[in-house]
Amino acid sequence: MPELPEVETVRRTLAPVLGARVSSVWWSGKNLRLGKPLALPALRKASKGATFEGFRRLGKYLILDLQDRPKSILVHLGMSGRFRHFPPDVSQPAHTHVEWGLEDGRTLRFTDPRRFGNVELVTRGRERDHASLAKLGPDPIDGVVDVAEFQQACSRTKRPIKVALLDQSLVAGVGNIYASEALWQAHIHPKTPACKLSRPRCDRLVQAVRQVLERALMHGGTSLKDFVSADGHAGEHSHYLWVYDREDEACPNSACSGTIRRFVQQQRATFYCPRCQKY
DNA sequence: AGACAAACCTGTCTGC
DNA sequence: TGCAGACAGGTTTGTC
Repeated sequence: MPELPEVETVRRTLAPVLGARVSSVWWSGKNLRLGKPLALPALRKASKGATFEGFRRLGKYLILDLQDRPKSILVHLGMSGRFRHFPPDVSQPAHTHVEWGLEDGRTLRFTDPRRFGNVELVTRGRERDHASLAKLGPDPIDGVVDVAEFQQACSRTKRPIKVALLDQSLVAGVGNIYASEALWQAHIHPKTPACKLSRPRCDRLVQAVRQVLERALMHGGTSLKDFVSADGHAGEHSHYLWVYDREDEACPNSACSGTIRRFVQQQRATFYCPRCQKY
């Protein structure tokens, strides 16, 4: 579900709990990602009595820093995860798995029906020691994606560019929706082997990735079903998607009379225009 | 290296 | 109305 724009939207809308102090930590007892239990005692030790000092994002991962504490909280929303703050006395939504009670009565909750998401601890300042964070490529919104490096990375793999984009090492934060969107904007066929991309096309793709993500962020992210920001608002970007979930519709490129097609790559749906996206 | 499938889960939609 | 089956924004792991 949540790709970079959605996670960044959550990060930004967490601002009202900056400086709030944690008074309690609760866990549903249900396993999260890959059936692993939450290390509740460690999470309690890390966060109880501490105040939230800052919220960061690395790719699709959210990092919650606590003042004067060596451990930070690492959150991934998986497909259906939500991370929200609530005013006092709002009862727990279904599928809440982790809840931080704040001293002022508010709560911070991680809710996830499918439990593909995760909450764990990372050592502050050594986040990149975490295997999942170590392999993340440059961030197209926070950082700069160097086109020469991007092309170099592409040249090392024959995988189709759509598949390569989903691997978080090329660039961080692109998921299934925005991979299709960016390739459409760059006029690149999703099956093009990554190693065949010329420098100008890499240039176009890097730009398209950044623009697609920024545009989605501007709309508060895409809500197909589950996604809401940390203050509970759905994103508006689904109304602005060009190709994702638009099979059989006309290509939105006004200079093209093609029809959007859908096929499956790596068990994921890909949408593209066979007329204006070339190998 | 990469294609492919399965695993972790529940909710929702479709077709019969 | 009910039920079975397909499918969903992500990541990891294993096989061939």
